[in-house]
Amino acid sequence: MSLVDEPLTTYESACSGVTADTQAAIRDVLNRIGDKWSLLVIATLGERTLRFGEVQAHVPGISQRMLTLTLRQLERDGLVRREVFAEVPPRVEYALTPRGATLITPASALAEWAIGHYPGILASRAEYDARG
Amino acid sequence: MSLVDEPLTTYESACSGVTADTQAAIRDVLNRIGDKWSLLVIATLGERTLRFGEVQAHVPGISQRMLTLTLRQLERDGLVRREVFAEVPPRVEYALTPRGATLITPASALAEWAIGHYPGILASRAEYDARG
DNA sequence: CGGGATCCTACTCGATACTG
DNA sequence: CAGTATCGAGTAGGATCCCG
Repeated sequence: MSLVDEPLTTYESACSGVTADTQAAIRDVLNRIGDKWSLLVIATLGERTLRFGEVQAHVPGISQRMLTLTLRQLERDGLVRREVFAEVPPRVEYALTPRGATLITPASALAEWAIGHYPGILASRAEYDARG
Repeated sequence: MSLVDEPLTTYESACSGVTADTQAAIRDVLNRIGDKWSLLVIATLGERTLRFGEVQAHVPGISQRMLTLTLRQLERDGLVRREVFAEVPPRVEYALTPRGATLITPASALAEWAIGHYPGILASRAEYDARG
């Protein structure tokens, strides 16, 4: 699987033809889950259904505004389901949709990579900065 | 593997203790490869070593400035190796480091997810927007 | 050819205050 | 409780020009 659109040579072009649609899909999805909060919210809801305030409590540092915006985007993309209960005080529950749940696996793979390679990355940065 | 720091209950706390370091690692890495160009550059270099101009040719739309910045960041994190040849005209080659190569697998997994689920996501968006 | 230096725009995100 | 509205700072990214 190639993530890039343009082939390296005309020969390889015949083998790795990836359309512009593919590029758009990757970039679009990466823009969504690559933001500051989406992945953390998805991971939190991956454990179980939660109310708005509970999500906020388990994603340290997120503001009310950003949580609202993030949840709305995820709902719009069909990754999160929002259920409103007509009660007083109001109760709103958020859960991962089946599609949202399928994101957990590749996201966790990336997270594990990040955790595993982070010490080395920090070391590389220190060395790079030390050289000027 | 949990991506979140805060446990859902005190009981689960004992099981899923994830430190703040873990959060930092995930967010730091995601900030780097979640930007507009890094992943595309990595994918491009994943096929073979390339000169600066070649990378730019195979990542459609990237400006000279952004390619330079992106490559510098990746080099700083030890994901890309930069080799300068003392020639006229100057030649600079970029290649993935072993660490950078290990990123291909989880990144491709995420890319495949994006490609596979993108039609459904677009459909969800259309439906969401149609409802107002 | 492979950058560096500047300027500028757009957008993300946070803080705060208010509401049904 | 679960939002919405508004404002403002910071920053990612694009355009352009210049240099060894």
